[in-house]
Amino acid sequence: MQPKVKYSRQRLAILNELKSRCDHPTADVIYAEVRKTIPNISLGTVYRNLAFLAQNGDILKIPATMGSEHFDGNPVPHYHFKCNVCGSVSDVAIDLMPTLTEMAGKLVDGVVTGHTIMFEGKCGLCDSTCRK
Amino acid sequence: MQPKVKYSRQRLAILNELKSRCDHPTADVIYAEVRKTIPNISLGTVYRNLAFLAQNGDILKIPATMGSEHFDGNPVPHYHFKCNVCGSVSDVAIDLMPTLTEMAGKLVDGVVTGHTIMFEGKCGLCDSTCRK
DNA sequence: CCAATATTAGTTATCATTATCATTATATCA
DNA sequence: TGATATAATGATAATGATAACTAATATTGG
Repeated sequence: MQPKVKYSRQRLAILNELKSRCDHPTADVIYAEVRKTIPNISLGTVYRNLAFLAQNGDILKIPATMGSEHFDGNPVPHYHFKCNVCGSVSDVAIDLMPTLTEMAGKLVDGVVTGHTIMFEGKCGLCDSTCRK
Repeated sequence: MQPKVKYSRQRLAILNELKSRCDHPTADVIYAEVRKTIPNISLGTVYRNLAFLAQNGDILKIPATMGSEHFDGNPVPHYHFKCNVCGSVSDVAIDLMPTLTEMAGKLVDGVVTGHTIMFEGKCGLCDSTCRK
């Protein structure tokens, strides 16, 4: 039998923080934010819980194009856009989820269970703020 | 003016190794292989040259879903499939390259310059060899 | 062949993430 | 409600991939 889960203050704070925002922060952004209410929370605890919550289906771990991992409070798979300048990640409202996985399944030797799409470019903010 | 490029023995060996194989190895696989002909080549040299060659458009750097970066001797952008069991990466012959980027461009605030798709699942080899 | 300089080998540093472990908090049940 | 079993934490050390540094070497145009 699996170990009983205990919902600690810090686990709930991390989940809550992620659910309450619509961007897709990295572990240390979450860390900085949660620290405002639980000042002595450990960075390890943040990583541990983000991994746990993703495993548990409460949140989404967004495969990073480079650098660090990003997390999404919305656990339903969807596509993302990453700004190559500031590194921010946002949602893209296109849904080809079952279609593309199916298409690939017919072409690949093996079993295709899903896919991710990461769009890239320059976000609106970085595009307008083109100093230099 | 830009510095003149010198094509060293090790740079050519790395490029050649990547061009001659149809899988998509990581830096240390390349390192192990090139070491057979240039035994004292440095791992740093492999990383440096893979970055250089990708920048130069000779090869493709495949954004890793997790763990380490993979490289592709084919510099023309295309889609990939990653086995969650053995970690191998292979090609997927679907091409939605301009279409999807365009679609996203209409939905995102900013400029979308491209995208990557990573399919995931279990490759044919790992699927048949399903011991335990 | 020589000189100018790009590139290398070897090493150390960095960064994100995991593991370790003694201590603390949580949930269960008497 | 309060004792108890154990999951979770905080602090820190360890890991793994990649980048940076530097003196020595190899490459290329003249």
